[in-house]
Amino acid sequence: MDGARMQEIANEAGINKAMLHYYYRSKQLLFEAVFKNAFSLLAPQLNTILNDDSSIEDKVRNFCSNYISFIIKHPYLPNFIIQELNRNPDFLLKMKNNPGFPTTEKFKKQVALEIDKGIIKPINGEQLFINIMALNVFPFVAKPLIQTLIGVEDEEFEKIVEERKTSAADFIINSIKI
Amino acid sequence: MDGARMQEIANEAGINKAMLHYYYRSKQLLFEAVFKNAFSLLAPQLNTILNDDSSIEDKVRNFCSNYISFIIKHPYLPNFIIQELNRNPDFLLKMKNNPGFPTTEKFKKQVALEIDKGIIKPINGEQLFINIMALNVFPFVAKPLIQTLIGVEDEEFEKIVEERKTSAADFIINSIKI
DNA sequence: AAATAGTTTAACCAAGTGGTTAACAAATTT
DNA sequence: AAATTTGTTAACCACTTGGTTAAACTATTT
Repeated sequence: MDGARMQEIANEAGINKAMLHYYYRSKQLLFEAVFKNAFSLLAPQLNTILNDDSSIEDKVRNFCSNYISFIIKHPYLPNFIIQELNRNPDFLLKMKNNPGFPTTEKFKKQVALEIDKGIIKPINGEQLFINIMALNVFPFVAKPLIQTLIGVEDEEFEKIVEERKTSAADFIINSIKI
Repeated sequence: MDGARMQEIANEAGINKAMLHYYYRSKQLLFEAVFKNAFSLLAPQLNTILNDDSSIEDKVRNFCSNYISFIIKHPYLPNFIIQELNRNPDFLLKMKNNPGFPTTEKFKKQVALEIDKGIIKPINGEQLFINIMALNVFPFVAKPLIQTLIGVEDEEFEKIVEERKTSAADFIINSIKI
C-alpha cells in the first residue's frame, strides 16, 4: 500500500490511471480488493491443516508439501499479507465472520484427542499450529535474510525450499510422534 | 521507508524537519543509519546460536530463551529488517564483509560433528538453522495473523510467546535429540 | 436511429513530498 | 572579544501524489 503508486499500477495493467479510480474509486478500496483476493487464496490452504479429517501426521505431511508448492506459485503472497497486517492489524477482523475463515478450534480438539490416544506426545495445540506455520511460511518471508546468512543464490535457495516439503514435515513429526 | 514521513520523524524526535536533513542529508541515508543500527542489535543474537562453543542442545535452549526476551524488548525489529530486506534484497550485501557479520559455517560443521558422534539425528545444518530461526522469529513477524487465527488478544498472545521460550526449544530438541 | 448507459482518456488540481535556503543563535577556537 | 564553526528554524521550492473532470468514444436499449 505505502510503496505502490496508482500510476505504476495503471501502467502495469496497461490502462489509464483514471480507469483505476473509475473502477475502484480510491487507492484504499483497490487495496482492500487486492488484500481480500490474496487472503481468499490463502484461507483454503490454512483450512487443509485446520479442518481436514485426516490424522495430524497426514495433515502435517500434506500441508508442508502442498503449502510450499502453493507459495512457490504465489511468492508475493505471504509477505504481502504479513506486511499489510502489521500496518493495519485490525484489517482481518472485518473478514473474520466470512464463511470459510480459518479457525483453530477443530485442530486444537484433534491435537488433544491424539495426545489422549497416545498417538502424539503432549503439546499445546496453539503452539503446534504456530510451529507448523512458522516452519512453512518463514523461509519465504525471510528469504533475503536467510539467503545472505547461509550464502546461497536463488537457484540453491529454491532447492533448499523444495527440500523442505519433506524435511519440515519430518522435523515436525519427529518432534511429536511417539 | 515507504510509509515513513520526514516530518513525522522530526516531530517524534522533537526537532525541526530541516535538522533531519542537516544531520542525515537525505531520507535514504537516514534509513540506512536506522537499518544498520537495527541489524547491529540483531547480529550478536544470531551469533549466539551460530558461533557459540556450547553443544547444539544448549545453544538451542539458550537461543530460544534469549532471543524471545530480546524481541520482546525490540518488537519492531524483526518486521523492520524483513520488510526492508524484501524491498531491497541487496542491502545486506554491503554489510556482509563487516566483522561480526553472522555466517553459518561453524554451525554447519558443529551439526555434522554432533551427528557423527551420535548426539543428534541426521539433519541438514542449513535446514536446522532455518527451523530454529523460523520457530523463534515467525510468531513476532506474523503476530496479527496468528492472533486473529487463534483468536487471542495481546495479553494472551504475550503469554503464548513467553511460553515459547521453553516450548520452541523443546520442540526442536525433541526432533533432533537421539 | 435516437437515446441512454457504460467506458476511456488527457488535462487538471489541491495537498503532500523530500529537500533547500538564508537568516539567526549558540558554542568553540583563535 | 573577534572569528569561525556548529546548531536551529521558518519559509520556501520543485515535484509527485491521489483524485477529479469534462469531453469523446463505444456499446446497449428503446
